[in-house]
Amino acid sequence: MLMIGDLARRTGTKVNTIRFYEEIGLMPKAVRTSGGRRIYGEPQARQLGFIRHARELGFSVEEIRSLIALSANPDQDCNEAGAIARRHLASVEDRITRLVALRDALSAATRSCDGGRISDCRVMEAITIMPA
Amino acid sequence: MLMIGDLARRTGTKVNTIRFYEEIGLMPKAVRTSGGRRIYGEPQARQLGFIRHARELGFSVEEIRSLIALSANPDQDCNEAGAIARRHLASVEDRITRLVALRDALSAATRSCDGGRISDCRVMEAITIMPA
DNA sequence: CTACGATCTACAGTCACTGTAGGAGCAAGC
DNA sequence: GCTTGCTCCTACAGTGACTGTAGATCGTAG
Repeated sequence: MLMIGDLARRTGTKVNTIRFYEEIGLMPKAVRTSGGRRIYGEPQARQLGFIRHARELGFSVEEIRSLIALSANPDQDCNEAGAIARRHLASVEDRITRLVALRDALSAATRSCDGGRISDCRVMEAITIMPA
Repeated sequence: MLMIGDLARRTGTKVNTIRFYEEIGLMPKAVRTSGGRRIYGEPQARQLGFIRHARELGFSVEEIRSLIALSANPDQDCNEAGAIARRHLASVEDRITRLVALRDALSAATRSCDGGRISDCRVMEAITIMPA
């Protein structure tokens, strides 16, 4: 169905990254053509899509691995998935708080810069006074 | 004033990381005691605090380097600082959007998990349907 | 003076990729 | 049939931003 390059384009992943995911076991070993080339289908495309989303959103490879394992036998403990989600929820909320503060500081800083006087430039200060 | 360990505790940085910042030139070469130990004062503590904030908020070392250089001669081009800020503003806003969506999905997932039926667990789906 | 913790240098290891070298598969055009 | 040119292959080195470890030295409290 899909060559590795097609899959890469479809999911916005580098070819090397897909091979890397196979190597570390995040993606299953791909079926090969007689010529030795990896071929993929829809299930693999969906799994890779999931991995990319999760990575972009700050999940570590180990967390993704456990989520995939969990979904492989969904009759198993739901609490484990819930625990993973809860652990992330707190840190996601913290990141949102700090990013909103940064956004406000950055937009204020760019506004004062646009206005023009050099002495009005508060970019450094805006960033420096960010909450921890 | 401050030994490297004190500075580390005050800024929530690892001792090795402070030495690393000195090595790559993010922090100035520290003044040493006769015994060869690094000593720091308030300006260094503030600079390290700035670096940590900026790192946590997703600025790369190179960007931080340019911001520090900028603040060293603040009579210089304000537009450059503004450009750095603006470049970040867009990506910060994008990250906020996606994280808010993730937060909602995660909290929905944990709620349905708490409720208890295993078949109700939607953690994988919640994450998978995240917007790119 | 000795024991102990903090610091020193130097370097190897980690995580999650990313890039490169050198070779092979394969469809299209001559 | 042969060449051109693209995609793919393996294998491995490099990146960014740290983090950890080994072995030596400093400095102070008991």
